[in-house]
Amino acid sequence: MAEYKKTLNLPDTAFPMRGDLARREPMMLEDWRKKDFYGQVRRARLGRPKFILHDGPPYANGDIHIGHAVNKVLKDIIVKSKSLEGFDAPYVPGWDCHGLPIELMVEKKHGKNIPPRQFRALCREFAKEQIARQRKDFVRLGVLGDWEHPYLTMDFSFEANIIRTLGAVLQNGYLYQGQKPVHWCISCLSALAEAEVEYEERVSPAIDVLFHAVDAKALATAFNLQLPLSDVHAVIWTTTPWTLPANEAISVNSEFVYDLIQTSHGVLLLAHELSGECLARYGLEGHLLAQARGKDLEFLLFEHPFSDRIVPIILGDHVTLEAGTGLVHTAPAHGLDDYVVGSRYHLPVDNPVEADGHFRQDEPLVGGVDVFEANNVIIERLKTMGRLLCQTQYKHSYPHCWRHKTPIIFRATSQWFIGMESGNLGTLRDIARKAVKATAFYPSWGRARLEGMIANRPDWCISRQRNWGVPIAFFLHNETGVLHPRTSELIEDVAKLVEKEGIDAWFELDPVELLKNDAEHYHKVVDTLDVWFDSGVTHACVLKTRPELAHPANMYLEGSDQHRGWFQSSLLTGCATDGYAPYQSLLTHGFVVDGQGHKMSKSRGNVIAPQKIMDNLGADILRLWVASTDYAGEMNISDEILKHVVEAYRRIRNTLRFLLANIADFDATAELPVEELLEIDRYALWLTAELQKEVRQCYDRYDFHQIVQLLQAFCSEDLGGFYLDILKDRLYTSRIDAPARRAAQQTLFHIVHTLVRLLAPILSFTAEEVWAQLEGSADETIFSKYWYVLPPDPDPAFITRWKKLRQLREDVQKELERLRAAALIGSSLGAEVELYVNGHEGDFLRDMGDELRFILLTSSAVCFSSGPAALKTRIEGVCVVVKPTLYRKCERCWHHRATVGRDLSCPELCDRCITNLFGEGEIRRYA
RNA sequence: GCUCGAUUAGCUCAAAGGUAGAGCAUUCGGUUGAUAACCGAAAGACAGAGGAUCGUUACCUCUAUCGAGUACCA
Repeated sequence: MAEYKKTLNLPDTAFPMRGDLARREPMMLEDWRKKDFYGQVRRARLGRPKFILHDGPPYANGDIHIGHAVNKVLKDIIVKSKSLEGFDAPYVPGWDCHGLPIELMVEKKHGKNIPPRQFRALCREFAKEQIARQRKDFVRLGVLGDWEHPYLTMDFSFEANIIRTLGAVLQNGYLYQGQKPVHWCISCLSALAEAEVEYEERVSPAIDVLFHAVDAKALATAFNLQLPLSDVHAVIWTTTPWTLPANEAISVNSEFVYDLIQTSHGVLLLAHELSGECLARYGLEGHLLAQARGKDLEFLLFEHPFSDRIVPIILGDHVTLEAGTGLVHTAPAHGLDDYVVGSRYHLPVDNPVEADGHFRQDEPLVGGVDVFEANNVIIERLKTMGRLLCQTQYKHSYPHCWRHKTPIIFRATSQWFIGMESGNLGTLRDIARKAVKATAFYPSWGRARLEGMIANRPDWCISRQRNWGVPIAFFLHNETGVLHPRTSELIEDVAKLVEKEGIDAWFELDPVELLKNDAEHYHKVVDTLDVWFDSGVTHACVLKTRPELAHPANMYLEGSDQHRGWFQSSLLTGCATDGYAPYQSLLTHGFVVDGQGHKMSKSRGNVIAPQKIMDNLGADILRLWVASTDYAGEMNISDEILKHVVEAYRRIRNTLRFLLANIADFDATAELPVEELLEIDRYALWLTAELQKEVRQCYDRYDFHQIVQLLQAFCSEDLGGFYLDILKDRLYTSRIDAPARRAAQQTLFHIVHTLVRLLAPILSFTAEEVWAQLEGSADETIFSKYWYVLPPDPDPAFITRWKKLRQLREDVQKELERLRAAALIGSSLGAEVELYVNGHEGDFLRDMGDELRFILLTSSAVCFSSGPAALKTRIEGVCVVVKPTLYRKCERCWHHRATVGRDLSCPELCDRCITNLFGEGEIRRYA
């Protein structure tokens, strides 16, 4: 009995069922590296149209987390799909190397008080180590790129080009030095850019403070009162008592109505709209004495509550009725609004707070005290002076340093800014707005987000008071502070030096070297650049300098946080140097959260490390998860989700294995023309072509999770549940060289070649593994190939017919299941099918004759023109009856046939098997 | 605070103004010639309330939950 199994053409392949990815992927990577797969693709695409996805540099600190993995995998999927599409899509990864976080790490490791030069050397060393670690993990993900030649923002040439680009920004009139309040971190001891600020809830002391009116007469006039009042106080409300020492004015809104209200605490000046609320807060009764418009109060004078200073009322639109008293304490050194309104009135911008957040020693009352400590000191003083009307706790969101997580302050210092409202090419804001309009966004809401940010953002403070950064390499006049007249030449001189020796060249430079006799009148700027400037000019330092790349890039792709970060810094520097954005499209992805949608955090214990996924399940599983998740929103990951991904992977892998195993003996050199294929083969190819069409469209739209769905459905429904299921009989039982079998193999060959390409950008390891099987060697990467070209589609009527056949198959399967439940049959081959065909809808069924049984996977399927009442099928006029077979089972093909036993020399076989074994072999047309 | 967005089976995702689909997971069954595989079947969902509509999960409003963005929050 069992010997007939040996006469079958059973599948055979070295392609293992289980991927064993975690163990084998690293070996494959090593092989790819040796064979220079990246270089192969470059050579294969030489001269093709370019698609440049420009890599945003991750910060060179810490091991990569799942967010990095998502980012790099998405980039890799795009680069690879573009490559298969025929583009030359080089991928040059990069790293962001300067900046405070690395300084902090080095300080932690080596202590403070290291000489600057040595300190910078240590920073460079540290960054190098971090890059090596991160690179290893990125490579492990299967990301194809020029990992041997990444760009580093600390490369000497890069540093030099940063300085040159800064020069271009200056040249175009977008750079200025100014004394104005900026976000200041007292832990960093440095100014911060918008991108380095994050808002967190904080409880601050909120106080209502009295400012005594100085000139009762003027006040009376303003309020149109006959008699001057005594004991009048303007009431301001603030949540930052420590800014009171720098108070220079009280702002009111010119349009609001202000009340004078008699209370037991004297006469209070409050905005009418807020007065009731305020009195309630103070627990006071009052009656209205007079009213005036804000604009009538301008220049009225009041006493500072504890300093020896008289301050005016000024008008400002920033005064609102949302909170407080409608009178706003104004300290130009500690708030941007205050600064703006203050400069209109030429108020001084005296900042009494030092870099470390302590008041200057000579400041009365709070000299040497930390600002947040000073709150209490000031409140006590106000109390003793009777100027504190009310004190509460106020919970609000407050800016914090994104590195230190500590509250930051506004502090006026001399800094360098990129101005939004100036410039030789037009205002930067306008140019940037136009650039955003010209950019494509995936998903589309990115546009509104970036637009909004550009419309509202303040000037960009690009100077930092740090060591590990690219210098703002300017010479300023000692007395006037004006830039050296030959600045643009000098910048080039400096850049040349930096190109040779790195940024140290500037810090160690003796001005005489470049300025000669001028040197005694000029000094070097020692501020460094915001690291966001570094990464923001990669378009100038990378895209424009590497011959294989191009400018502008086709795409920048980063997490959605980079609207505020890299997308914006690149946009602004691009606009300030070239007048347009360095990218044509932006793609953003969301953050990774756990199964419940919670943020990942060590304290919650829900962190999933990419390294762990790769070590346990393999990079292809991680890649498949990335691809199958909609990146537009948050991306959920958990062990359960990964388990499902593994299942999905198995399905795809096994399908590939089955395809490979059945074409093991197929000679592909002479392609069989479509006409020699059977009908079902052509239908299967049509399904494959449809799949390819849809998948390519999805790649084109960057809609990857759809692709995974499509591939999975194809493997399960079209192949596993239909075509392959039916095909087994033909592949196994035909003569090994039968035309019908070769037709099947030719079809499988087409399918596997299509499929392996379609999934290669996602399941790169698996695809290369399949590719090596197909090619017989692993010397060439699949990514040097193009999408597979399939034979032309059959006509629509043909397709319709086969769709109906599939429905019929489903209907019959339901009926089979009924017999099975009644224990009348086991396998479907234990059943016979009778079809009753009325009308013409089912004519084609008659034509198929005996081959119908192969489609239905039953031992026989016969058409009759009329017969007993039977179950309707979804084909008009076609009914079906399924019954158990009465015949013996052929031991070879398992069909139950009347012919089994007729040939006495082979009593266990049917006629079909006999001819397939010893005769001409059967002929098939349909299935 | 303000502005957006989301909410479809256990999970990941679809679709459509008129019987809501798929894959995986689950249960049951078949098969033992893809076998740590394969095939079939079953069961399973429109967050809640109100409204417009002949009718909707789909449009509108509100509520809930989640998320994101943003702020000159004095």
